[in-house]
Amino acid sequence: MNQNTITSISERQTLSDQVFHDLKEAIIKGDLAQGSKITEDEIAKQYGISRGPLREAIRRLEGLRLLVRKPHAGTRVVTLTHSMMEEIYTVREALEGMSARLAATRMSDDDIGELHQLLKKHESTIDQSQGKEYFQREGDLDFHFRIAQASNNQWLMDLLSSELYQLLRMCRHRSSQTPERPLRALQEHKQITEAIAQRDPELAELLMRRHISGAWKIVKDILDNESIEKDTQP
Amino acid sequence: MNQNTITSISERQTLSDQVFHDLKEAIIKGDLAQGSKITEDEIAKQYGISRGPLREAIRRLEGLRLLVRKPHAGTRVVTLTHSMMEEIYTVREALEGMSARLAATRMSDDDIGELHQLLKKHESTIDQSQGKEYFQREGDLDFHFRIAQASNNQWLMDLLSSELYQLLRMCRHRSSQTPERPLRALQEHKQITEAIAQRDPELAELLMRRHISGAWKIVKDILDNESIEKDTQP
DNA sequence: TAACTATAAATTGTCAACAATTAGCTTTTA
DNA sequence: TAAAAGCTAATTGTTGACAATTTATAGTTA
Repeated sequence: MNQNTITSISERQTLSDQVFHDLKEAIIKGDLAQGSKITEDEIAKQYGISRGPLREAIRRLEGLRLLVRKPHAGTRVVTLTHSMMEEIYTVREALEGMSARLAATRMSDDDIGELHQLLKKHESTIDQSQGKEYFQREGDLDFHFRIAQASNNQWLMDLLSSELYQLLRMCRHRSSQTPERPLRALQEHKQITEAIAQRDPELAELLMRRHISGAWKIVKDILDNESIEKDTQP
Repeated sequence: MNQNTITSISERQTLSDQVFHDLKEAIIKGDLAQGSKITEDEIAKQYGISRGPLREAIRRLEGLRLLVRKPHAGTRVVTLTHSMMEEIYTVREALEGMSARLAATRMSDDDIGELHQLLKKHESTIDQSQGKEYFQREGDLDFHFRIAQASNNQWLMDLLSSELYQLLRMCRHRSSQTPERPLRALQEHKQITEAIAQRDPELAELLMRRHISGAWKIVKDILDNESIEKDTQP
């Protein structure tokens, strides 16, 4: 977690920008645990900067809902509760549904071609790395990111990629823990891509929404089981 | 809705919070013109504070997309372009559609009763104050705000009330400029309320989305006409 | 022992001075 | 005249010290 990890390229426009990006990654990767306190002095020393720029970064992360601040009391890393995850998936369903709808009209033929190629790559990845959940997760987000881009709506893209997706990445519980899931997801991705290729906005939106609400049901089950384990084990 | 009501009393938790709320109102009300530059020294003196807390407030407003910053160059009030408004209405359609869908299931009977009362009040307001667009606008937002609340989804509420609605309030162009519009809108509000009262999520979402995309078409026409006037007149 | 108060320590909030960068202006040169 | 280079002024970025508030601790009392 030292400042010398992969932080490196951190566009060094300003210290505030740097520490903003670095902290963001640290939170998403879990280097800063959920619910843990952000002690300004401590973090500032860690990054070798003063508290001024750090506080500005904190305020921006607060805006992204990655940090929660209580005036005078302190700032903590957000805790992803069960109900919060449900809320996020609900918002995501609405936004990505719209995203897919727009993509069906606006995505270029070339980009649709690339989408097909991406799916092929995913297919072979699933065959090989049965257990490597990480790549599957990133691949999944990659697919969704491209559709968000194709919506050609800056707001949609921003909300999804710089807010919701980050929070999803924070949630370590992979929906791919069940071995059938990746294949199922791939099938659904194919269907969505097909609807876009056929320029059918209604269908694209319908399938995307079904895809996401389905994903939530899986995640929800996993979370439920975990909380039961936690209640009975310790 | 706490932070958006009577900001005047600026909850004086911290200076940063105060100036955040005050600046937000100033931007929304147009006291700070769109595209105008935020000179830190100037604003700081104006509020009688130092630049530290001000800069924190600026970063938060940046997160709300009310300010746009260029490193080392300065910060400006966002300019609501035609295409940006279209993007906002698109996002709004997705989020409010979902909001209405959830409200149909989750809104309490009491709250539905209050919603009916609100509509009655609007009806009488329309009869009386034919021209007073301001109240009609606020009444419209009030209706939408209540449905967002009924969704019982903190994320939806936040995104809508503390981001999108603020930007809509910045857009001075009232869709009620055409005299038929307020009545039409009221009718649509009644239909949506009815769908919620009948606990019909599908219909509630459908009607809400239609309502918002219809509103955008009106606004769009107004904006188009204005830009034509601007091109030919000066 | 439990609860309450008061004090001390730790942490956040604020400030004013200083450093770094950019934008605009003047001057120089082809 | 036009373009380029260098300088000046204005603005943003950063810092460390100081003030205000909260939390933890210890001591007192019922």
